[in-house]
Amino acid sequence: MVVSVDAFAVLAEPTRRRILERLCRTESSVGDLVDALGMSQPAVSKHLKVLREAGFVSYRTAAQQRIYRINVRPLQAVDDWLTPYRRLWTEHLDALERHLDSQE
Amino acid sequence: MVVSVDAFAVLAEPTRRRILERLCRTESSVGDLVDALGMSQPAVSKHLKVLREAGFVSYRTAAQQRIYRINVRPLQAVDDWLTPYRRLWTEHLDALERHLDSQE
DNA sequence: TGGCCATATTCCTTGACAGGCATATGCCTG
DNA sequence: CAGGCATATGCCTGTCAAGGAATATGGCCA
Repeated sequence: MVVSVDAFAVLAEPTRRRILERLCRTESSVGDLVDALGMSQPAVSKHLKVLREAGFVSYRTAAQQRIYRINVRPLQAVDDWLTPYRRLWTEHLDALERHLDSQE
Repeated sequence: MVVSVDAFAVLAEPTRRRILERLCRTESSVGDLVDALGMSQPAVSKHLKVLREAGFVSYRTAAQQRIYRINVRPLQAVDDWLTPYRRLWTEHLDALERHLDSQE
């Protein structure tokens, strides 16, 4: 799993996010995704390759099919990236709560 | 504030993330950012424009300077986007905890 | 093994975007 | 109001990624 690929660049592609949204709910073969996305099979395979190399998905083989599933690691990385920013709104919220408390 | 611009596409650019990381800690003028990033002033201004139009930053005017500050809304949107995925690891964690509990 | 099915890869074209340089705009001060 | 400082915009070029069509790979079954 190549980790050097930038998670945000991978997520910048709407189609790839749609793939993740689907795989979040259920595993899917490539054909399933092609049907769900209404896109050509090569296009889907190429997006899956990008997702794979960034660690977002992996697959198991079932006969001639490849069943793709989602991986959490890169998504956790995004979650971690948000950490320093979250205080921006939680602190604002705290300040607001204090303000409201002082009003009653 | 144009909200149609895709937050992930904006964050896909490493330089823009660096700008946000800095603005998370402190407001900065364009000149401050140019110094901090070691990049040409036009390049920085262009990134700021993208960030502005996506709602990530706004500015106030101080004499000839524009003091940029971070906005939380688009970051909250990313945080929200993660919501359905977070259960993937929290549930795994819960399952692990249950397993460990059953072992003792 | 030959042919078929599911998926991957290659080639090609097109469009978007980043950065540098030059230049325009806007605002302040003497 | 002239000159200068801070920032924005336009133009140009190189890079890169997405999608389509054609084709290659690899596993399954008769």
